[in-house]
Amino acid sequence: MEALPRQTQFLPPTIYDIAREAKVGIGTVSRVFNDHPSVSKEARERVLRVANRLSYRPHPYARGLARKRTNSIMAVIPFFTTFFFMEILQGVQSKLSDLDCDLILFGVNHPDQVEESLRHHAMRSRVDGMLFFSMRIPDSFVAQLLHQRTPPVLVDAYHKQFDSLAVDNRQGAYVATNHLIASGHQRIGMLSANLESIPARERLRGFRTAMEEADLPVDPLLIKNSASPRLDGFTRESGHEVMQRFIHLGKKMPSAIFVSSDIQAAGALDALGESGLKCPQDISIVGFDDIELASHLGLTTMRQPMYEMGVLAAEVLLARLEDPKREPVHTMFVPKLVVRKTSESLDSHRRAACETAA
Amino acid sequence: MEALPRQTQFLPPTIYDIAREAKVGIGTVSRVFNDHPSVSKEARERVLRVANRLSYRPHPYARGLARKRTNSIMAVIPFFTTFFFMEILQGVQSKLSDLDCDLILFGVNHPDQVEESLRHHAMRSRVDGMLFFSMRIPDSFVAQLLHQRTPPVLVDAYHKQFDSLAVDNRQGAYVATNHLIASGHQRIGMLSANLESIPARERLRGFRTAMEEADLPVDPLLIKNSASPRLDGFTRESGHEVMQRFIHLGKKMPSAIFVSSDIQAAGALDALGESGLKCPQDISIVGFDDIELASHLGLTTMRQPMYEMGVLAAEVLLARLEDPKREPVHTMFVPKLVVRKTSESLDSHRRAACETAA
DNA sequence: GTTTGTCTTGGAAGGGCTTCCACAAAATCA
DNA sequence: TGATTTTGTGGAAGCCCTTCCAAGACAAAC
Repeated sequence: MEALPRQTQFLPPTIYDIAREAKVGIGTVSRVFNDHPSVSKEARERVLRVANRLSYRPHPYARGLARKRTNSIMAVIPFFTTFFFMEILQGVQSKLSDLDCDLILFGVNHPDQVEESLRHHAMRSRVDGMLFFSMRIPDSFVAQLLHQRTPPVLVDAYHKQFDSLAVDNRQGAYVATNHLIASGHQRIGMLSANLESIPARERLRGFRTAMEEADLPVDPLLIKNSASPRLDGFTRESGHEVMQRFIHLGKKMPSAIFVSSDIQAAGALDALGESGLKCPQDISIVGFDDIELASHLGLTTMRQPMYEMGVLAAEVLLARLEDPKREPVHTMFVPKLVVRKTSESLDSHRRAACETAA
Repeated sequence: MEALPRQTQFLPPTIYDIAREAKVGIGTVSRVFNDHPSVSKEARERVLRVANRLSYRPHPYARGLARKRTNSIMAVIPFFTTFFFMEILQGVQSKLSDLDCDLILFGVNHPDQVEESLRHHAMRSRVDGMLFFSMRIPDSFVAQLLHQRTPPVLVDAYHKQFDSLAVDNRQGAYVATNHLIASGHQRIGMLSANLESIPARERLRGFRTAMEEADLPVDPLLIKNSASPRLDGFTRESGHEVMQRFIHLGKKMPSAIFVSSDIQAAGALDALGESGLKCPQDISIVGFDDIELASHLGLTTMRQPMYEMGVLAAEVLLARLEDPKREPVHTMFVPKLVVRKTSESLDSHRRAACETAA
């Protein structure tokens, strides 16, 4: 009979509706939607036609339940920062969406919330895998993460037991410094963040290596770092403050400075402006990160391949899901030099003056 | 007997495991986890104790399937922009997470993908509701959106049939312009984006109203707009180009300009710098949006309450889910003036000069 | 003509939860 | 005390899929 409407409210068709209309069994419908080979051409077409007419789509949750996977992954991201993550996320999402996989966003403002996210989502196959951004994984979670079937991938962080992606800070700093050397600078300083931070230390090491390889002196006076605990000194204020200390050097000021991050470089440029100094006329600056602001400031910097990192992060995670017991994979990206005006080559008389000073 | 381990691989406990261990029925366990009133204190405690010991958590997908709702909402967001959305998302996520609801991110780079997102997710209760960011809903989708049980909320956009949140562009422009007037400016110009864009038009209207109310002349020469189709002229390049046209006015240049967006204002400042003009000494600038760059540039601007918008967006969506047939709710936020150095008050002699010029 | 395969096919049995309904026990009332 | 309500409880049915197994259809091989 089926005379009554199924419901006042519209209800999406189920696999049974399709099977009935197409005069096949539910198994066949399911096979069609899972690209299973053994379905006859006629059956497949009939099913597809009906499914299309009723605009049927498999219910993702029912699927997840039956298949024991969810086709979605979670990104745990510290919200306080912006461009860097946004761009990585873009890469992640683009890859995931190719693979018909959902991206669940979990923003944390406080490390404690990481635990919450784990408990909340991962424990119970709400997601298949997780991406942790710029987050140090507390030891207490390591065991938990290893136990559950929801593998993590660390982005911009490292732990030897988990897949990770990061940028080669040392190499980046090396390239940045060499750029200044190649531009003819000899008295080169470094404005560093808090050396508690591993990236800060690595960048300093890269700087040192480049200087040593070029047989340039590494004057301790020309290496200044922030002691600020806030964001490990990766702030505009700290850049401003440290640059003022460089400015106090007066004539002993370096002719170029490698700054350990763009945001600090922004503060440094502020300080220069306040002192009436011009960049690059009076001093060259190279930053690190290539945040959005960098292009607006015309700041030469080391660009992290964020989008690509996002894509790869998704790929690594999916590969891990395929083969849960393979060895952790650690990938290093090498940042690329982006030359802008804060490091424009010195004109000859300036260079001469510079050499005299050195 | 139950001597064999359930599985080599660890399997999360189910409601049946809890029921068995706690010596109650599955119904009771379910009731405990859904805060159903009629459960005795003893039963509740017993269940909770066992659940805790086995670290049981209800399976979200099974729940979704049985309850016919997913406890997750999807945000469709144009990825090309950054700070604005990031901050709104933060508000959304904070609210959702209070309510134990997931945020699924769907980034689109092209309007066509909106359709994909609809087809893909919404049709089949993968999500309960959707948030569309800064996106004009094509008419062809309206019917579809109205039909399905997955209501949309428009953020930074408007359609009379759907809930929406937006910023009052006209009022914001009005406030911005009044700020310049109150600072003593009389020859005030406006640098506008492409007037095809509704926000651009609204901002122009707000400007006009403020000028008229202050009995200041609205000199057509001092209203210049971009004709660029790209992003409706809301670009740095367009700001640069239009500002050059202002600069060509020479002495007839206004003493202050309200620019219809921060990004254009950034371009405008570039142009000023290239011409050797200083801001605010030579001219005051007020932007609109308060993008991250604004604070770096010291740009006075109108700040959109992004985080708050995000929170409200989530609230509106959840309210709509509660009551699907209530009338659409449209909320207007009024942006707040953020005074920075590009509009610092003129010192007296400068103001005098200005009045002479007018 | 019988036997062995190879394709297809239908549908039962899950997957883990919520929601009912029926019923027992305890509390209230007459 | 018995009759009625209230409270708490167990578990079947259902949510919509996937996956498997048994079996039918047909072709090729004996």
